[in-house]
Amino acid sequence: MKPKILCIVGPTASGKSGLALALARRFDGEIVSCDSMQIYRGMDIGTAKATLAEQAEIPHHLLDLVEPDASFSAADFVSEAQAAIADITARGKLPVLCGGTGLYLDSLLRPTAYAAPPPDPALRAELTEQLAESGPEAMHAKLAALDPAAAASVHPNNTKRVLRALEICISSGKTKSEFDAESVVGECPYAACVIGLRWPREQLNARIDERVNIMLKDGLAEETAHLLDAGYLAPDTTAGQAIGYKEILPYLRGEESLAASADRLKIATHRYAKRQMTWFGAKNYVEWIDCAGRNFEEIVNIAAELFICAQDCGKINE
RNA sequence: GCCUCUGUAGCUCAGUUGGUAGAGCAGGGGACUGAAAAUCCCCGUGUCGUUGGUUCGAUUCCGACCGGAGGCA
Repeated sequence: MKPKILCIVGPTASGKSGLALALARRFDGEIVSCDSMQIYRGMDIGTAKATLAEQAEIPHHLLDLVEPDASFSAADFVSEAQAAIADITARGKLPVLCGGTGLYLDSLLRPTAYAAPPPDPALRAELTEQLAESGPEAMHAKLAALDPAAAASVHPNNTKRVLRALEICISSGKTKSEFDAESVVGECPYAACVIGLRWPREQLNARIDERVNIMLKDGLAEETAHLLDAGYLAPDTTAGQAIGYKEILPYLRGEESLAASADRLKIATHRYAKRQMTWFGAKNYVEWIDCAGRNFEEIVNIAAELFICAQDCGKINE
């Protein structure tokens, strides 16, 4: 019998957190964050982390795991999430996953995805140097020689992926394509019901703008300044790439007005939401709820019904 | 009131020595297998301010008018 989990996904500002909270109350659950930025301590306002009051009412897992200068990978997420789910399930509660990091959820539901070797920092540095010297085309050609299938599926300009594929081939002696082929075989280890929240683009962007304004009022600029003072948010760290902080830096440096930074932040968030919708939209395991024209209570009820129905009809095991 | 500059894509602007136009940003679509809030790919028709004139043909030249900016009074 697979452990049962409920997952709430969707783009940023779609209302995932509130829904997850309501469902956790209704089904005696605990929340497991599925968010690549909320794992960092001290990044609260900008990541729209659950408030302390909310955390006191319903236990939240996978928040504040590491300091903002730490690196954290999808594989790290998988092991942490697996442990949290096992713990919650053992106590007879329902794990309610909630978050917008699609790769993380996908990795969790597809257990053998990490057959490939982990990143090799030394090799990665060496490859990065080669890239700087010989350019993206040369690196892509190099990959084409080692692993034609992988090269064919990555654009030469997407150097991050080209380098990762090279890294796998060189460090393991086996191609990335071979690892990929192995990884699709795995069956999902959970009985998962995945619910997605969907809005018409214009409405979602309006919600994003509104939320950015609230974040600023709540002290996003101050939070950013504190992180900066503490030596965090370097551009080459994952946390330094978080939307909500890197856009505020020019303002803190006195290069532009807060309003100008806020505008760029809103735009960056719109684009992020679009990418999230592209990701989740392509996943056949998501059951969508159209939120437009519905109030919060209706959405909660629809989600609860979807979850109950998924259990009844056994669909949850797919 | 006179003079000069200006009016082209949602925004900022380029351009056509006269053959109905193109960049950046915004926006849209897509990809994604150990950095993912990252990274990458694709997508540009708009009364070229309005209206007359010259011309085979005007967004391009000329006139008037209407916006906008500046200068002189």
